[in-house]
Amino acid sequence: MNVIEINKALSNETRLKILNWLKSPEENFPPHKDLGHFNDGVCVQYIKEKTGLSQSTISHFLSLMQKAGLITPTRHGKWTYYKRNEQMIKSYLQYLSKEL
Amino acid sequence: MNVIEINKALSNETRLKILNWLKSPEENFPPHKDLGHFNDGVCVQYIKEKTGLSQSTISHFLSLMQKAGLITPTRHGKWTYYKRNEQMIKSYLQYLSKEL
DNA sequence: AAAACATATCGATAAATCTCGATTTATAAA
DNA sequence: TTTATAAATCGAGATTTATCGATATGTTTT
Repeated sequence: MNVIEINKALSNETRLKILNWLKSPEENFPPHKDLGHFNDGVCVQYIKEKTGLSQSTISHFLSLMQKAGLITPTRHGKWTYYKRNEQMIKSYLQYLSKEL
Repeated sequence: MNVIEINKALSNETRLKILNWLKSPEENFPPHKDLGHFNDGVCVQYIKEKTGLSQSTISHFLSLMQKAGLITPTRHGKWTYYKRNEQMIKSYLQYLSKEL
């Protein structure tokens, strides 16, 4: 776990929002047409639409968050779904509580 | 409390270290010649020496951390002492634990 | 009042981040 | 096998951050 990398990932309004939206996808995104669930998270397209930023920017943001370990991608056909990595988030919070 | 501002302040190795050193000044810094205690924290000079960075950079870093609310300055004569703002740090951790 | 010292601010350059549109890659549909 | 769609990567300009030396400000000592 790289705390600085995580803090950087969390130093942006949009990325914080994305992480928050992913806590309850059913409340924040329309249902996926192919899958009937959010088990693997939400596709890039929906996240892009909700933020209003460009596809490349969102892809980049998700990549940053993934490298920091905050989210995990799963590929289903041509879609990539991203979901929160609760284990990493928990470890991060525990670390901060101790070390900060 | 501005979470993004705080996260930015915590996105740098040196600044994280400073915040950590300030948890136990007696273990990390020499005693102040004028005061016999660390009640108001540590002077800029000592922090500068411990990091090896320039005076202006350290002053700038401390200013960033202060604006984020993480530390508090106290002036004693020509020295400025900085100490942790435990209340803000606690609020920040509580916020993260809930909202992240 | 002048000199010395600690800190803050200014100005500048290099590096990193933000954001976009264009292109490429991977997969699915026709 | 061509076409369409989703996502990733590339290249670039604008903005922000890192870092320094020089200068300014405030305080103390001489």
